[in-house]
Amino acid sequence: MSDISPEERTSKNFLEEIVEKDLADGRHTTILTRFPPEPNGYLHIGHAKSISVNFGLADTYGGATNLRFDDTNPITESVEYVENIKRDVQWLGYQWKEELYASDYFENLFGFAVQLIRDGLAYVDDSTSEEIAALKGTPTSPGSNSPYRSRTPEENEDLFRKMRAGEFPDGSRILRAKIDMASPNMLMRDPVIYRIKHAHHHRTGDAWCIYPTYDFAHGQSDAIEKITHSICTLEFLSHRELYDWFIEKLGLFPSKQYEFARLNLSYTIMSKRKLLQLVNEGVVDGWDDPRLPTISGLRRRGYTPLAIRDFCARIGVAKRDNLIDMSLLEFCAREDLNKISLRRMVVLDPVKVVITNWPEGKVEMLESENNPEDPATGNRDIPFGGELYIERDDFMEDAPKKFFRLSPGNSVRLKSAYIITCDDFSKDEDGNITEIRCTYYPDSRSGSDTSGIKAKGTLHWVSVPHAVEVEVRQYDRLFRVMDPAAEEGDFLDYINPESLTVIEKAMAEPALLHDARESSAVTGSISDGTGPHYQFMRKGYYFPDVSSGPDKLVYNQTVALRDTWAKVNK
RNA sequence: UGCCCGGUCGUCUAAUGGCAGGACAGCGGGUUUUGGUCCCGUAUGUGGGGGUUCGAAUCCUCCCCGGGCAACCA
Repeated sequence: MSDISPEERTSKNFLEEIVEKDLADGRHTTILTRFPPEPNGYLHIGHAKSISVNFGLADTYGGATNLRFDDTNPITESVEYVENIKRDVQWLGYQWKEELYASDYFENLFGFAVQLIRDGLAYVDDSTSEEIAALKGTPTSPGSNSPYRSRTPEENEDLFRKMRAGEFPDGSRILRAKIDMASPNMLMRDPVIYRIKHAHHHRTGDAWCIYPTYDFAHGQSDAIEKITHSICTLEFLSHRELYDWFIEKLGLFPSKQYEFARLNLSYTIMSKRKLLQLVNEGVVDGWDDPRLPTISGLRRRGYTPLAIRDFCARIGVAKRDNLIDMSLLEFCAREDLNKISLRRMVVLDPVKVVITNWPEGKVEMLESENNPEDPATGNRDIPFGGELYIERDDFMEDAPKKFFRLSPGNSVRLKSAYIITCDDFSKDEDGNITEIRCTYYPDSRSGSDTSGIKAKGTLHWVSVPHAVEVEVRQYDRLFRVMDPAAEEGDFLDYINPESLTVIEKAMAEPALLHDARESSAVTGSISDGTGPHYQFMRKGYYFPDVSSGPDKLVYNQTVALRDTWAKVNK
């Protein structure tokens, strides 16, 4: 499986250079990476970058990647998250070598802690968290030693075993590594490595009431698995010193940690805490709300795994902070969707056109391509008649020269049908157009046009008596500002109130209903997340929502088509 | 104002002492029965000063700017 990098990549990122050097030097003969999510939320596009980096690296150099859940904090973690994370990784198209859990190593980790205690490198501290914080110092001033720091190894081991046995309440004691309270690196100032939490764990149940911290679990888990390259994001950089310290003092396999800059995307947020807040407070519809940058949200919205992987390949991997333009993600979506989506005509904001010279009651079936980018998808039939819907903004009473759609006296091509000329129209008392009257040219039929008439514009349309009412959900950016996380105050104040617009009655060509019936007959559901992806012509790419069914068709706008007219118009 | 990391087109990302290149976004044009796709063209960048060198985005130095670090979160 080679990844979808559209431009021939001739240069390597810094991680690839490190791996190549390690392979060349004989430091490793093969590489093993890991993707280590904490099951306390859903995966987002930032995780997709991490997944792409870890699995991609292993793939490039013939190694493998473990999926390891970093489940050391039972309070916030759950099986639901585990299951959805696995689903998302698989959906993206990656296959892990082993499915593992930090909690698989709780017994090993306990042993490592005892080893440190016996070596005089860890001690039980009875201080309160406030006292510990006070003695920790600050980044600009050193800390000082805890009064419990000089306990004997015997006393420490006894107390630690009693901690495990459940003899002490939460928060009453902790186990700390004995390193250096004056270290310029705050993490080296006797970090907490075990804490008491009488909490039920989603995998180990009630077997434990003490749990290792991230720092004490992660590196050792890497070492146990013999991970060669442990890749994480920049905020863990200062943890590396500690990571190495534990591995050295415990004499374990020398896994090495490397850090890259996490993904930031414009007009959205990537913090799991904030995403959880949006979900819990009902600002959005759930973790898979199509406005969210979660993998499940993107999937529901109609993004494809290919588009997301292409995006990850294009953004690169480096160590500087970044804020990627959302338009790049949208570009990747369009690029894939253009190739695979079925073209259909849907009028989102209908206005009626009457063709005055059309034979009364006549219905003609016209053929149109399913996808001009892929002739193998064949054609479909579309009914045409004397009453049609067109898009309201495809008509202008007083049109400027550059407007090559419909206006009085002007002609347009109806896609895959006839050329029509607008003769007349009616308005209501508020000035809204209520009906447009046109004549058509019988010899201008698509594919056999002998009329010689040239129409500048082509419009999409739907026959009134055959129109299928569908619901269409249009999306805009979730936030009004480029970088919500960087703004002052509550990030909720920057939510875009118009991020979702529901069009309850859009008018669709009947093929959409036929597709839905066919697909539901096959899978039992028209939206099992595998498609079909549509292009509603001249509008955008759309994907059936999970709530869609043959009785009520609902479509999410994945991304709009590029619209150069909208730009000119501004 | 301590330690650590980082600063290349608007946004990302290459160039590893030898012509600053690519992508997205932008702009201009061509093709088109989707104002889509496709094709062609075009503008824009090495944070600043000093130094080393025949030659510096790259090495040294000072400064400036951004980020991280004081959870019993990960």
